[in-house]
Amino acid sequence: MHFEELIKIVKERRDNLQVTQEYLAQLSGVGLRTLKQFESGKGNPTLQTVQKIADVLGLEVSLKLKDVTRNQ
Amino acid sequence: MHFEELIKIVKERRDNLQVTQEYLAQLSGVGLRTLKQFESGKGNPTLQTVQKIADVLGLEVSLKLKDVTRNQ
DNA sequence: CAAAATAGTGCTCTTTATTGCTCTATTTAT
DNA sequence: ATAAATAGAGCAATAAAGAGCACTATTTTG
Repeated sequence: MHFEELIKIVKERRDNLQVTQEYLAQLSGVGLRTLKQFESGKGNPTLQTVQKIADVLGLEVSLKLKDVTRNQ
Repeated sequence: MHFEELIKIVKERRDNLQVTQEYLAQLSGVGLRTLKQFESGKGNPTLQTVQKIADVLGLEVSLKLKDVTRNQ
């Protein structure tokens, strides 16, 4: 999963939940500036930052063996 | 997936592949110090760092909806 | 057990992420 | 079309990550 995909998932999830960046920042404890940077693809957030955001959105960061079969 | 789990997965995968920290550092382009810190649970790596390491190990970072049913 | 290899840590410097503030751009609602 | 709300960006300070080096601790191997 590339960076852009991760961003897309966060943005989509946030939109679905109808939460603004501002409110998500508050809820997650991540600075608004940091969140803005992340969502606009400018950042290289730390794992902690990503996890804080993910937590609030009901998302989960995971690390798994890449599927080599490549379909499904 | 908590931080410790992510670390465990990296270490286990590296062990399985019989790659040393030193070699993984070289292959991934991540500094040896950084890798050591990460694996020993001392660090808070950036997403980029995690992805570099994951790539070499054939692992994938992903972000998905948390499963609320909680069992499998 | 001794030697060799691998992993972890203190010190330290450089780079960059995080953050707030302010302003601009874009999107949404009336 | 305007106003209001939301998102993106420049500037700047602070904190923390990335990194190398040298040393210690632990693990593995003969």
